[in-house]
Amino acid sequence: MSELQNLKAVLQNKGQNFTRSRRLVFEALLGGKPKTMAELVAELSGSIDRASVYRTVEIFEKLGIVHRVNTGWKYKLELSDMFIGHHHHLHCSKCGKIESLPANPMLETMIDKVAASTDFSPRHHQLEVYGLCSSCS
Amino acid sequence: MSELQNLKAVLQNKGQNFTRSRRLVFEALLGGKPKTMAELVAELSGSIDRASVYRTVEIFEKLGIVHRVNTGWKYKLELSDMFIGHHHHLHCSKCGKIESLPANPMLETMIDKVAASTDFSPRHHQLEVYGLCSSCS
DNA sequence: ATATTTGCAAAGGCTTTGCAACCCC
DNA sequence: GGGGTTGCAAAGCCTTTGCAAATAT
Repeated sequence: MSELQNLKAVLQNKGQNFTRSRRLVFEALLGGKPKTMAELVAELSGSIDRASVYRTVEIFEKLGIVHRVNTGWKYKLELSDMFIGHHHHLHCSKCGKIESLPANPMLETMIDKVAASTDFSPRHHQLEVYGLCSSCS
Repeated sequence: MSELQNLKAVLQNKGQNFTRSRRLVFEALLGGKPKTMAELVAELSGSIDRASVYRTVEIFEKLGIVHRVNTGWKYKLELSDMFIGHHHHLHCSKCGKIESLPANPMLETMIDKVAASTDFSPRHHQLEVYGLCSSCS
């Protein structure tokens, strides 16, 4: 099933329409690195109004289609696990580059275990590693 | 050594003055849960100007005295490991409450190991777990 | 005494909102 | 056709900045 079909299914499942704007925002995030809101707005300017990008991202977050990656100061947007698989991030503190850190099954298990040992009911988690990339170190 | 002495030492070590405002911002963060910038500004209004709170937090972040906790949408401020020890957070997706998840040595080791298996030079990390707290689940 | 820090006020950015026009089902 | 969605423009926040007065060493 293509990602677009998947998006359409998720939207319709939740009673949301599959519109042109939503398709474009989704495509802008597909297959790329996490993007800031400003980047997204810039990339789509001419096609979609700034306000609609915000509104679309908001809906995508509520539906779990997109999530925010904490970059320390700001945040970036990225498609959720459903579309690009669970993973973590490596942030270069010098040049700001973000790389993917593929999820390690043992690590995931241990995070789940530690989280489950509390009186919380854990649902998901985010691990961000900060350091220097190979070019900067 | 009291926390204030520790703060003073860190500041002077980096050539920064130990001022009344900085002491007050530090005290506002001491022994509490992570706070938003707005909470901090409100709590200190009357004593310190909004702009100075921002400037103080900025310096504290550069010196590693304070760091930001990603709460999904916004961020909160918290004293760094140096003052309150390394730990992670449990976020309740319903009521927004944040609880501490004490660092588990095995988990820390594994995170370090996974991070070190890349071409990054990891320095520190942040793990945020989202779910429902005992009152909300 | 001198360099740093602070308050004030204003500017700058980013995000949200109201409403009429438009689009999707 | 009718409810949901979008563009536009304006309002609302949050954060940063310039500069003179106050403060720390």
